[in-house]
Formats: sequence, C-alpha cells, structure tokens
Amino acid sequence: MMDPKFLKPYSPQDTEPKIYKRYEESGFFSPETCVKEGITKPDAKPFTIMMPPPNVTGILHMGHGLMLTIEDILIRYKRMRGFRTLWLPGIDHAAIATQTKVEKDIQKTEKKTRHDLGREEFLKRIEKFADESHETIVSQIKTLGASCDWSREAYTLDEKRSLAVRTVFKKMYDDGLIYRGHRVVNWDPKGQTTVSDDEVSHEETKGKLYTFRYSKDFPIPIATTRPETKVGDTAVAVHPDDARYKEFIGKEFDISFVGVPLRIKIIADEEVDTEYGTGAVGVTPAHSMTDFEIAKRHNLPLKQVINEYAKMMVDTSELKDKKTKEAREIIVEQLKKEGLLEKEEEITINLSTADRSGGVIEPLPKLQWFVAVNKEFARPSGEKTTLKKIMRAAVESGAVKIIPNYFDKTYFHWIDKLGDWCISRQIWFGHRIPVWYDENGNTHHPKIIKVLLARHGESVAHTEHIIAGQLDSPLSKKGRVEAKELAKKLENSKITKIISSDLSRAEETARIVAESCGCKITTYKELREVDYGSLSKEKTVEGYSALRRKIDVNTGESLEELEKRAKNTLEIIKKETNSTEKLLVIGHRTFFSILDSTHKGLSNERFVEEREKWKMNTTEIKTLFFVSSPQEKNLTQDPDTLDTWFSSSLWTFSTLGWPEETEALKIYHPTDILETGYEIIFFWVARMIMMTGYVLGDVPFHTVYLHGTVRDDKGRKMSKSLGNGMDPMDIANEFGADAGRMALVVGNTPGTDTNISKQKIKGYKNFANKIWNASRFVLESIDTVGFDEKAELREEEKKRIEELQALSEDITKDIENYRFYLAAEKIYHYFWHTFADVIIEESKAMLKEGDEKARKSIVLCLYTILATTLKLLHPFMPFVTEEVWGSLPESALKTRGLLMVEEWPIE
RNA sequence: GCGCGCUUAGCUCAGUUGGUAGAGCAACCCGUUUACACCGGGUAGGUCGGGGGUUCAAGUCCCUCAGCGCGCACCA
Repeated sequence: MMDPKFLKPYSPQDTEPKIYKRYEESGFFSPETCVKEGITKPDAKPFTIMMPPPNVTGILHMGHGLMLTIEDILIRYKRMRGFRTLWLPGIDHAAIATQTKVEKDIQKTEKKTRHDLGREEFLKRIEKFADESHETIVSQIKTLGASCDWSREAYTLDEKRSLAVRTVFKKMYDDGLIYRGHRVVNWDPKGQTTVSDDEVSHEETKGKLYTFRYSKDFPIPIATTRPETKVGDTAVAVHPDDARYKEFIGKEFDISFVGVPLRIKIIADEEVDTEYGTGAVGVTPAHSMTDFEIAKRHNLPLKQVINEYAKMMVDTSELKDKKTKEAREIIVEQLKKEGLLEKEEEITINLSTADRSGGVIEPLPKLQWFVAVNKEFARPSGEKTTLKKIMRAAVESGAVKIIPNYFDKTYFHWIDKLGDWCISRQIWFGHRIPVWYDENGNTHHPKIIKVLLARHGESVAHTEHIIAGQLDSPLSKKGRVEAKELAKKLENSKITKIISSDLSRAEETARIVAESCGCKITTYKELREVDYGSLSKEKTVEGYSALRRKIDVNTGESLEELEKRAKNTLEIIKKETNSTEKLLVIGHRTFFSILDSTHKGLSNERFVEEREKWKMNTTEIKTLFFVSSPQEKNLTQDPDTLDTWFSSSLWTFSTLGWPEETEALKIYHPTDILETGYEIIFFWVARMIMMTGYVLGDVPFHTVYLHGTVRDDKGRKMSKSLGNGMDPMDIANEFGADAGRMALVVGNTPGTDTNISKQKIKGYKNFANKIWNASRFVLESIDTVGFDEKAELREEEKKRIEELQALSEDITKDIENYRFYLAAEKIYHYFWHTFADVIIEESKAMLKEGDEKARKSIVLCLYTILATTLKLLHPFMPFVTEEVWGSLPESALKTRGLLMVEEWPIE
C-alpha cells in the first residue's frame, strides 16, 4: 500500500536530514565500502574529485553551494555508473583571511592585539575559532547533500599536510627553486605582511603628476606621482639616445632635496620612454619594483626612506615619521616655495591595494622567501625544465583541459607575465617556514627521512591461527619463502641498515633480507608486537581484532604503554637514520599500525579504530616519513609563515597521503576533475599544476571545470554592504536543498556568472512537489490495478519507454560533456510537461475504463518511467528522489535499497 | 595599452559540428470532472547590438564599429 505520507505536500525539511543520515550510515560515500559491499566492481575505473576546501573563516555562501552542487552531480552520476568514486572533502586554513578575522574579533571584544596575547596564545585562539568554524562548515556541506567521503576529510594545516608541505619545501630548496632574497616586495602596511603579486588589485584613481627639479643646481627635471619617495632616489635614468641629456650621462651630483642630501648619478637605460614626462626618471631603488631592477643593472645603491607603517624614515624635522601622504604635501609645498615645481597635471593612476585588508600597497625592500619560476632544474629523467614550463606544457599539451576553453588564453597570458612567487608572510597562522638560523646567520633545515617498513613472514603461530603477540614463534615454511620474496622486492632499494624486532619471526626475516642486501641488523625489543597478555596462545577470531579483544578483556599492555613504546621506537628510528643510512624496519603488523597512528599524532584512543583500517600484507613494503627539526644548539626558526596557497597547491596529492607511497595515491591520482570558480585559476589551479608537475611529474587532474560567480536577481555581486546575500542554509530551510541545487545549476553555463532569485528557487520547490505528486499517482495506480513486472506492454507504452530511453541517452551525453544546465533542464521539462502533463493525464481514462491488459501495461509503463526519471534526477535532486525511491513497491526494487547506488539507466 | 567574455521575447538566460529561433519567470484569457492550486489548458511577445563579408543557407563562421563586464600589465 502507498505510504500515507504522500497525502501531504512534500516536506524537504522533514525529509532531507533523515535521508542524509541514512546515507552516512550506509557508508556508501566511501568507495572502499562500495567495493566491499559489491556495489562497485573491484577493478572499476576510479573517478576522483578533490573538494576545493572552503576557508575556515566562517560560513558557506552561494558560491560554495554551486560548487557542491556541480561536484555532487558529477560524483553521484559516476557512482551510479559504476565508477570507484571518491570525493574527498576538506577545509583550508586560509592563513591571512582567518588571522585577520580573529584579530578583528579579539580587538572588538577584548580591545587587544595579537601582540598583547603573544604568538602561542593567539594561535590557540585561532585554533579554537577554526574548530568551531570547521564544525559549522561540515554541517552545512551535509545539509546541501554532498556525498563526499568524510572518513578522508583533510585540513590544509593538519599533521599529514604539514609533512607534505615541509617535504616539498625542502625538496625545492635543495633544487634551488626556493630561495631567500632581498627584493622589493608588495608590503601591506595595514595587514603588516608581504603579499604576492596575485593578491594585489589595481584600481584606477585620480592622481597628480608633478614635474620638478631636485634643486636649482640640478640640470634635469623629472616627473613623478609620488614625490615623497624621491628622497630615496639614487639616480636619474635617461634614454641613451636622448640628445637633451646625453652630456650628463655618467656624471654624479651631490645635492640637497627638501633638506635631504642626495647623491644622484645620471645613467642611461633603454627602458626609459623619452616621450613620457620629461624623458628622465628619478630612480628609487627601494620603493619601486621597476626601479629596483634598474638599480640592479646599474649597481646603484638602495636607500630605504619609508618604513613598514608607511611612514617616512628621513631625518629632517619636517618629514620624520610623517605618513607618506602628508610627506607628499609637505614636499610639494616646499618645491612650490622654492620655485622648483614646473608642472602639476591631473592624471589617472593605478592605486594598488591588498585584496584581503584593503591596505594601500607600499613597495619595500625586504628579505623574503621566493619560489623561482624561471630557474632551470633537472627532472629525475635528466631533462631540464622550469616551473613555468611545467605550467605551460600541461595545458598546451592537452594533458589538462580547461572548461570553458577560452580560459586557456587567460592562463597563458598570466604565465607569460609571472615573476617569482613570494611565499613568506609575516603572520602567525599557517605553516611556519621550515628553516632555522644559527647565530652566524647560517640556515639549517629539517631532515626528511624515508624509512621502509616490512612485516616478518608467516609464523608458525599464524599457521595455527593463534594470537602470538610477544610469544616467540618462528617462521613457518611459507614464512621463509615470503621473507625471500621480500628480499627480492628490496633488491634495488639500496638498504644500508636493518633494524628489527627481537622476536625470532622478525629476526629470521631480517636475516634473510640482510643476506641478500649485505647489511647489518640491530634488534630492538621496543619493536616487538603488542603484548596481548592472557590472550596469547588463544585462537584468533574473524572480524574481532586482537587489539580490540585485548582492550575488552583488559589484559597485556595498556594503550598508554603502547603509545609510550611507539614514541620511543620513533626516536630509535630517527637516531638510526641520522646519517645517510637507508633504513629498513622489520616488525609486526599491529605494532606498525600503532607506530603509524602515533606518527600521525593521533591520540591512543584511536589506536583500535586505526588498526582495523590498517592493512599490511606480508611482503608488502610501507614507507614512513619523518621530518625532524635540526638538532644543533641555539637555533631560531624563521618567524614567518607560508602563503596559504603553498599548502593548497599540494592538495590533490597531500590529501592522499603523499609523501607516503599510499595505495590511495596509486588508485586516485591524478584526479579527474577540478571544479572551482574562475577567480582562483591563478592562485590555485595554476599552482596545483606547477607543484604536482614538479613533485610527481604528473598533472593533478585532467579537466578543470570553472564555474562563475553567483549573483543576485539583478546581476549584482552578493555582498554584506548591499545586503543582497543569500545563505544557502536559509534556502535549504525555506525551499529544500534540492530546490536550491536545481536553481543553481539550471541555466548555469561554465565560466559564466549566474543570477539567482528566490522566485527561481521557489519554482524548483514546486517541482519537487510535482515529483512527489506524480509519484503518488503512480503508486495509487499500482495499488488499484496491481503491479505486474512481467506484464506485456502495448505498442503505445513501448513507444513511450523508447522515447524516454532516447532522452536518457541525451541527458547522459550532456552530463558527460559538462552541460549540466541542459541535462537538468531537459529532465525537468520531461518530467513535468511530458510525463505528468501528457502521459499521466492520458492514462487516466484508460486506467478507469480500459481492459485488464491495457491497465497492466499502463501501470508498468508509469512505474518504469517514474523509476527511470528518479534515477536521472537523482544527481540533481538527491533527497526527494531518494525519498520516493524508498516508497516504490518492494517487489519492484531489485537490489540495493538506496537510489544513490542504483545503476544509471544507460549502460 | 594587451587579452578575454557578453550583447537573442518584458526579465533571467539556453541555442553542442552553420539548416531560417527556445526554456523558466512575468503578462493576458480560460478552467477546480481528486496525483498536485506548490495545478491544468491556451494566447501574445524577438528584423538574434549596428554595419559588411563567406555560403544554396548565419544567432551560429570571418571582418569592422559600438556599449557593458572582467582579467593582466603599466611610463617614472
């Protein structure tokens, strides 16, 4: 019988949370569970999307809603098509944005600055904020129906990602691709940090161009928009062919400019435009990037006259400590008074501001860390390349395809102009630069150690299905064969040293391997298997791990003791690898899992859970990476942190466990699609391509799908000041997440901005109700006529099903070609205006008056169409379709129970 | 300055390899004989920004002009 819930209008509020909970309980968001449950074939092709991690700064906006919708459509579609589908979620620490937000909050509530709190306390506050923010964001993502694998959730600042960051930093440093240097950088006086070129916006504003002479006895007039910087001039550049100034080239003048003594050299440089201004440029090496370049070419001294607070550093009573703006006025006044000002013109100039803080950028000379994008380096193959070439080649070769493709040009254009990437920030929140300095200013780096782990071969106890633990059970015959196999596998690994558990099964294995690679063995009792106490010698139980049993029975080593032993072992391993040793560790499965958990920084409460996830076969080799801070005395770590995009740029592989050679990395990388907004193509997309190309010699993804900005119904950007923002949570509450998703995706073409209105969303809420009621009609018909799966279809019904088949193919093609806007519209249109308005309407008469055969045929046809359209609609509107699916007659539901893992209508 | 995109019905936008225009919303008229008023049936509405070209055929390709939006760069 039809569920009476259909007698009421559809209620997304009651349905959606319930369905999501069922999804989470099913475990089907995890591809591994799908394989285990027989939903996905073990050899199925993988399909992977790494979720662009939302910033931990606050709550989600409509743009996130769009991102989640498009990605969920792709993921659900691929899952239904039988792919091994992974959608990995995560959160970004968003260094500057988050720090600024928390700083403001603290300033507001406590009237304190971060310096009042101190680095440690301030970071604690940020972490607390980030934790809360994280919780909100996760629950919001769930509300929107995202079917992502929460068991793999990553954070750009967690232990694993931190290891990836430090590993890459060191590798790039060793390759000469990361360097520390004195450069004129974009300084944000408001945010008190440097920012990269990409974080600076240029805005046209009115300004003045002043033409003047430094002093009466100086022969060449110059023009500038920033007279206050001119007290830092060390040269005047003219074009080498400029007849007006030729005679002065090479001469030096000692003059006094507004009371400041200057030594100005006249130099010739091709870059000077004779047409502009006076054809002579006052060169200010310390406060202009181009002048800095000129100064380098001509070996000019650099004279800093503006400080970090955008205040003057010169020693005259009029100018000292004055803000740049005031200094400008003072200088212009003085020039006028002395009759040195020749001209004052109104022009438009570009004002550079920092994206995040809005502060006016002050170019300052600073010692910072950079990524060299033009420097040649050798790949492992010996081939020479540069980071820029890697970025360019990925798209040029078609290895990475950008949708829409016209963004290729924007991408290449950006690469052409790209300079070295300043990656150090003077903020506290983020990955601290992994470099230490000693008293003499020498740099020291953490050591990245790669250690191989291998299990002993099968033991006699194993053969007998007995828990061995710290019992001494020798290798079985099979175990010795396995040890030899392991030795073979390690032949090319250049092992120089083996440490092993002192239990005989491990030691025997170690000896066999040592013989083949000719290296020494040291045994440690710290490496022994877990002590299972009274459980030793007992039979193993399938699906009930010895570790869990040990806890349940409360016998043997406690988790605290295990944690302590694991920590000691990690120290031993570090010590054993302190030179150039390549270390192999032979030990035991469960203790290795505990070692791994401890290494990841997990608390001992998670040992059991992690052990049950931990898989390690005999002869399998795992890797363990360590980053150890330099041990020398009196070292100070660099106080700066890394640009947040540095960690983001490793996202596709750091999320899969790199630098460990994980199984997941082999299966899911390169990922398939990167779906994100076009505004971060440079910040993120390009840098992921660069870093992945550098680290893995591969692309991070084969397709980039760029979506546009979500705007209000008048096409305006949503903003706080306009008050036209929409909260996706409000939308979900008022209309349902399904309706919000449809409204976001219909009419949304890649790369183009979309407008959204409550009216549009309401239309799709009505559509959800339409689905509900059409389903009710079909279920009622089944109730009255009965459902015969094998009923013979009449020609009329056959034709309708064929038509739907054609539509299914059409929609499939649209999704495959990333035309979600078309697919969504087509299925919407078919459901409402063909299925409901025509097919159902026309069936009514026959259902009443037709003969048995006709009625049976019609009911089967209605059911088939409903089931098929629910499948086609599911990626777009997961909740309502799932809810209806659950009410279809049991006899009709073939297998899986959840629509989410049903098969797509097209093969 | 360089580059990119947009300009199609009142509004928001589709129109995939060229075959003489579509959707949603809004408007107007009619309808309540139970799946749904969160509804049904129907009507009206566009010389596809202007100009030129290629073609049997152009919203679709080429050139050009204009308006709007965006990105990058920048001469002090």
